[in-house]
Amino acid sequence: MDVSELIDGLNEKQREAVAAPLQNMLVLAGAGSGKTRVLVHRIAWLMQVEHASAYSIFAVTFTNKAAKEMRTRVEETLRSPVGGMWIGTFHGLSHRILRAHHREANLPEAFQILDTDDQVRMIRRLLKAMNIDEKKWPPKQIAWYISARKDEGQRPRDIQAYDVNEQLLLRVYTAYQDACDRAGLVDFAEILLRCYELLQQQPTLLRHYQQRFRHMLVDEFQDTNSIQYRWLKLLAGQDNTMMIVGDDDQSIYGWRGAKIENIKRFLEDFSAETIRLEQNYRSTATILKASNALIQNNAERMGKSLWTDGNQGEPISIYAAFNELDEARFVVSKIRTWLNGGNALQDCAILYRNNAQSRVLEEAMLQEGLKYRIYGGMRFFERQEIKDALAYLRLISNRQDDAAFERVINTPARGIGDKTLSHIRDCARNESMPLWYAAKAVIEQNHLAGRAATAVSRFIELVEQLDDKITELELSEQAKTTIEQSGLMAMYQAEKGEKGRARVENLEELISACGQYEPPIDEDFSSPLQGFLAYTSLESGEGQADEHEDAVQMMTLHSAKGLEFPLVFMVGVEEGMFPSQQSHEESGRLEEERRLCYVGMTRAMEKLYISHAESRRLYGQEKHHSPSRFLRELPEECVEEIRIKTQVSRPVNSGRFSASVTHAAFEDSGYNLGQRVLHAKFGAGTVLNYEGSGAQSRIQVNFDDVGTKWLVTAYARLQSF
DNA sequence: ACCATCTTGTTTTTT
DNA sequence: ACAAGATGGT
Repeated sequence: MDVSELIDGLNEKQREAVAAPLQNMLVLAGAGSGKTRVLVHRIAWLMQVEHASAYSIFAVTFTNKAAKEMRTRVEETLRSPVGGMWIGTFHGLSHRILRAHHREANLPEAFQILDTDDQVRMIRRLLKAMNIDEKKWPPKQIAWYISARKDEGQRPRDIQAYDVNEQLLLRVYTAYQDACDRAGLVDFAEILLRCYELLQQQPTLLRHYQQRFRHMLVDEFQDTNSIQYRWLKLLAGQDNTMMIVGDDDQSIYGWRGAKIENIKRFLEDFSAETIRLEQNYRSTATILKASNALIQNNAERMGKSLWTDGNQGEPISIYAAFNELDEARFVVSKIRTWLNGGNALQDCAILYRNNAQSRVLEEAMLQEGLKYRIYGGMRFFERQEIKDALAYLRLISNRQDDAAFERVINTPARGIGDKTLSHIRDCARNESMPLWYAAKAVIEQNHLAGRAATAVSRFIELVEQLDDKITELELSEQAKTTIEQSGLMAMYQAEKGEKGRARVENLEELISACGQYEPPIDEDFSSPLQGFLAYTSLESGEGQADEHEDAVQMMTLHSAKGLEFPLVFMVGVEEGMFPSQQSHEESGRLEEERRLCYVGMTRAMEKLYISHAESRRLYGQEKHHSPSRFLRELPEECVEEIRIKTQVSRPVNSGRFSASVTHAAFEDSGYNLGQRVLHAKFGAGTVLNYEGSGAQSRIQVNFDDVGTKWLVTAYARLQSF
């Protein structure tokens, strides 16, 4: 392959990064500046020009999707499959190292991964045993605390508890860690921390990996947390070179421990060179200008300004909706227009700050008959029925797995109630043994009443028989047998309604997922089942069906990162929503919200609509929000306001006053009121509803007299009296 | 064990 | 508003 192919078609800065000498480098890559391209070409360059072996390359991403894309594109570029190259997520790669050296890491061969839900359940059980009030100490918050400590690389012994509260948290952390260790369970944060400690404590092992991974590449570096940074630094050692790619302006995960300052730390710790990618190939000049202006309001920046040699494009349209229904109606009508212009549905996206906002939009889309797809939400492998089935499989592969035991001991109901269970739990605690063995012991010691004893023995027998029966089977047969014989299938078949039917389907889907699963060739699992179980925990299970269906894409601003769409709607851009209420309180959060806004805006390629509602039903209550401060930060020449202006001309106390409504606004917002400027006197018109008083009063007026059926809800803001 | 009624808490998400 | 979890009664 001709080397020039690798740099042809790249701009100067991209080329500089791809063809850089072997040194530590920071590529500050703005939105839409072609960072993945640079990473992929850099890998190819290393192999073609620097003659690096695939074995010496180590590339880290945050999501499986990104890892997969990188691998595919590297293989496309090199026009051959590459084996032996490590490309994966922080968790995936750490997990791989732990599997390979589970003994040195003090983990059983069949160790399993706890997801957030398992983690919370585990903590809830511990709190009960420790007699701690769940009300005062929500398990979720404790799980959060523990993960945060692990993200900082802190074990219980590293923590100074200064007050009673922290002492309690520390006690739970200790108990939790104990329970996990005994059960052979690791949570997500543990995977990273355990791997870090393993490498730190095993110099031979560390040297082995350091000597292997000469070329390290890291994507989305602004999202790394403390332990990830330390892990990378450890692996890099003195001799390896690392290219990190990131954008401080797109750091939106500070709330879960990401340290934006890791970029600056990297520059110092690794004496790295910086290359800026500022040419944007995605958005119109207008969108970029507005985005640049917005982000300039943040104080702590490395500095970067996106530019394009493309078109100016249309101005950003800002729509002031009366309420969230009006906002949804606006979005839908604009999508309709877009569609009529011969464009595709899948090319537009609606972005919102929180998931609850999707509801009204969904309803509007449904009403208008527009297909949509919502990102996020419940993942396949996190569904109740799937987790039940997986728990059986986990218990079969590792009897110590207390989390799995707790989950399935009485699912489906087999007459093992709370009393029997607490008996088993007590025994397990006193003897410090896994629940499984405690259950056996309790039976042997005849501590249980007849009926309970039979139930427990039947359960033990079931699991042991399944274990025997399935070892020789194919993975999908293993799953099938387990799901059927455990009684799970029957239980969900008996469940009535749409829900039950869906669950049965999901269980079948799980069996078929087992059939399609191919164990990774270069990773060593003791059995296909082991591999599959790890896969279910580390991969969200998305990315199959209806991905390519032509539908409007709806998602939160967070999940939009990395994506692009010709037409983008950002909705609910109001004070209190975005920036969110709570971001006001903590320091630094406001800048993160602004970055989130920047991320949202830079998703748009051709046209961007931003809307805010003057009133919105939130948690059952009517809230009035002013437009987001972010809107004021956009240069006037980049935006165009669409709004129905209401002006109050008389006191409202009487319930009769007039407002004027301009025609242009009506037409732009989808209302068609003809060619003339309309002066509607609310007092004289048909007032359908009137509520509130003072500065924020609501009037609903029917505009029947102009020949439309639109019901307009107007909010009158009174300046004086 | 199971159902009806209540209380409660609601940013963002990946692994 | 609304859903999930807790509580309490049969």
